[in-house]
Amino acid sequence: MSETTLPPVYDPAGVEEKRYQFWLQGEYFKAANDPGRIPFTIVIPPPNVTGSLHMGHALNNTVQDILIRWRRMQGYDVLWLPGSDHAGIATQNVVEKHLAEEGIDSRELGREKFQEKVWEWKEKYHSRIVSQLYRLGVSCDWSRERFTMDEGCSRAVRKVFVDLYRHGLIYRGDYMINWCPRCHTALSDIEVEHENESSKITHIRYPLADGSGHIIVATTRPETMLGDTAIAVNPDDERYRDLVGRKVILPLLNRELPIVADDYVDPEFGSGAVKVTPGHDPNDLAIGQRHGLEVIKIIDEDARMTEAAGPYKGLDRFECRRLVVTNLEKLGLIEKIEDYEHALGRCQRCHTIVEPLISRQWFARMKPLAEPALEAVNAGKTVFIPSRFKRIYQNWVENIRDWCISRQLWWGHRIPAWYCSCGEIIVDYEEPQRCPSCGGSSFEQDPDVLDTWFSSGLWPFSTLGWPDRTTDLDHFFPTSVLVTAYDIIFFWVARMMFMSLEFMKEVPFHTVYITGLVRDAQGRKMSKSLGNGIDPLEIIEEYGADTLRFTLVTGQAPGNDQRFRQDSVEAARNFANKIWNASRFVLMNLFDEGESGSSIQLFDPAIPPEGLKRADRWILHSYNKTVQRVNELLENYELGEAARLIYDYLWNDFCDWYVELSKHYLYSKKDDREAQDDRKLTRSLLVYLLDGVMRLLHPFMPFISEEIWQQLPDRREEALVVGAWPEVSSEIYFPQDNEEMELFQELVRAIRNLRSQVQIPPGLKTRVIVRASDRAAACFREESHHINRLAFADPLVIDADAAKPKQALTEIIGEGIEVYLPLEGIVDLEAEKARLKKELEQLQKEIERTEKKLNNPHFIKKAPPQVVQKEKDRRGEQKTRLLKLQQRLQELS
RNA sequence: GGGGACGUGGCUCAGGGGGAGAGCGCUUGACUCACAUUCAAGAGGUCGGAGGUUCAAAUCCUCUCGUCCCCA
Repeated sequence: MSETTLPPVYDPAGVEEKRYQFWLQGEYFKAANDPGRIPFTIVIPPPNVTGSLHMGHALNNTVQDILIRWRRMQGYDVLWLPGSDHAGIATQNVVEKHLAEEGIDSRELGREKFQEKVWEWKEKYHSRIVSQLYRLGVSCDWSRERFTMDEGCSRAVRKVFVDLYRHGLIYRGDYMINWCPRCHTALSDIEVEHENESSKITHIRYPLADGSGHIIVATTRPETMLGDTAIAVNPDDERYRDLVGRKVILPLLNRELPIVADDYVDPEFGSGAVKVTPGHDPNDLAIGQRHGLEVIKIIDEDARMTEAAGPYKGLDRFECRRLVVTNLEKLGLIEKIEDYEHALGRCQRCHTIVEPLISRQWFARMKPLAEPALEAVNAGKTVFIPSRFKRIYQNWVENIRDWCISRQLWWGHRIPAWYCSCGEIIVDYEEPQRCPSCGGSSFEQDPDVLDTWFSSGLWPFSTLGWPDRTTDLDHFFPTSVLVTAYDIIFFWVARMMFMSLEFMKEVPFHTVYITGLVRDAQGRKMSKSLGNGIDPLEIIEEYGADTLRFTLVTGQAPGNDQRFRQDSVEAARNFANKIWNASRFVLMNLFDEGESGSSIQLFDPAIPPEGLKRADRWILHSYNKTVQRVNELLENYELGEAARLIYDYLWNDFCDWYVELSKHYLYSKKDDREAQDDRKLTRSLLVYLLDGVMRLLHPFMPFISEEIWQQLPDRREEALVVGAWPEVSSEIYFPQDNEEMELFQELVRAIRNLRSQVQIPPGLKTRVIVRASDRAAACFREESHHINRLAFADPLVIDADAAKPKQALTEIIGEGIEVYLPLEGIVDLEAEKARLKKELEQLQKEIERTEKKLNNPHFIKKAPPQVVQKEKDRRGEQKTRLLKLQQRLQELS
């Protein structure tokens, strides 16, 4: 045994920082852009520069890094392009809040100064995010890092805006939009979150103008009555047929309103009559347009009542609501007020109740952009994983409405539109010199900026250099995979599809891998307000990045949410420690006293050497199978399954069995030629297997695998990160040995089981008798030294005709092999009989089932022959076992 | 109103047309020279319920109950 410097407990902190620097210095993450190699490209979903990474980012980036590292090792020309997003509203909000804490009012600061503050913020948080990504171990090409507001991306944004405008796909006009009175900006439809909330519904009487009665309408927003311009009823509603065309008096303001008939009105709902406020409700606006109704704006951008609200002018909308209800009550016009639950729109960023109002904004026309995006997915040019998200995407794209893209913010891409004093609007890439209409040169640029998602939509190609035709764009676009969570399909995935198909004439990515959300241990969404978020950095500091990565990737199935639990983290930590110690074992046992690295013979699976033992062939076979399955799983994006498989192979097959078996040779006291050869071969295999499994593990747990791999002797590559990915070798395919080893394992387990039933202390050797057929007996004899070691069976009698002791515990294993643990005087014969009887009963039930199947002529006729054969084999084995069990029971009585 | 997901041992979850898997927890024994962040042995489930398709259903289909999500 040789000295080793590895401590017995893995310490990630000492390894991770060092290894990441090593990778950076080696420039292993840098994309080659080699036209001769197949590219594999991922552009990172750019984290917002608002704050720090959360568990969702950790999962998202772990998944990407696994794919990237795997493909890199496979020899693809890999590019993982990192970057961050300016996140318009979110960042502006955070910085405003931050400034407010320092007593600074952003509005007073002014646009220029405020922007400087945001850039400062951006620098600070950007570097924080990057350092967090380093900690996670992501292998991005940092030399190509981008930011949505850098010079190139900004140029791309202007180009897209201008070109879409010139194609008539962007227009400006007065339409009803969602307005956040707190953020003071327009929002797109999807930036409004609808949640059911308990509220009140107020039934109000509107007197008929001729004094002949009244009509009742129900509303959740009584204050909007001040902007009513009609009452609407369903044209088929008998109750109101006579009233259509007549007038009511609007209470409080005493305006006359017409009663109109419109199909939109549901006669079943409420009284069957609705008040129509075209200025503050999209559905009412549609009714208003059909009937030529006036639009009155009664609520302004601060959510205060306007001049049009008469005496209510200047009140906040909710104060106004209370006052309106009070005043109506005084007039006796409230029919009733009931509890009511309905969906309320709130600003995604600040949760303020959104106010629908008509405003002059810029819009992108969606239908012409959406159609190709739908076709591309229908045609399978972009595939969703899991596939059910295809439907979700289609459903949304099919029902899409025009997109309000202007925001009344200071942080973002300024809209490239200039207004001449003559009234001309000039939309151009750069500030115009001269007005084409009046020849003047005095312009005001539109003060608004674009929706953040406008620039995000260009991300897959703007980051590669577009609108310039760069070699990166040529080589790496379209990208291979996009990894993102399902909550962002509409915001981002769909828009990238639109933009890419319009400007690149290609899909932006071939595959969209959808992850679920990382929730807390109780299954709740992690959120700031709940305070239940877990900081990935804390987990990394306590347990290491590899542990966090393994926890996240094994905890997820594509598209499904996962709970983040301490248990799982500890299990992953234990696995890392297991890997560490298995490696320690190998490294500590590589050399005899005074030997050095050169004495290790490298194992080449293409030419398996002489002298391989059954166990060697078995572990090689198992390794080979693992490689094959892992490759299949990764190809199918089943990352969690692949990780679990590596875990099982490494822990169960390699550690629990092969390492234990190898000790026989490594610790052998003998030192003759044969023992030396065995030792050498075992060592070369241990190194080969450890090398192989470190390669498989690398995408999942890059730090520990690189660290261990670097300590292996005779490495042929300079780093595991750029090492070759394992391939299946047909030369180490040993199904026969695999079967025999399984039988061997069954025997060892059976002996251990018998021992533990009578609590024989481990280490105490006992006599064991095995009655087995010639073939099995031969196999067991060859492995007897292992059986002896692993099951403390000594002496071990293996014979087809061995005498059956009466005073013994019995186990019947596969192929009718009888295992006896003779224990003169200790065995409770009655208890042993009872145990065997129970086993017999179970076996009889199983036989019944097998028989039933085999006696079914349909089964014989229709089931595939190998299934029928399998069933027949099963019956054969069961019958043999039955016979042996019955015999044994008879002997005992 | 439309769409979707989930329901598998005590807990958390994989899997998925031919005899149910893991981790944790539990029981028993062991500080054995890589690892007690370990090792060995074990208990524990008619895979939500009802129909159907099939030679064969936990797996596919329909209905149903329960939990959750998205869209309107």
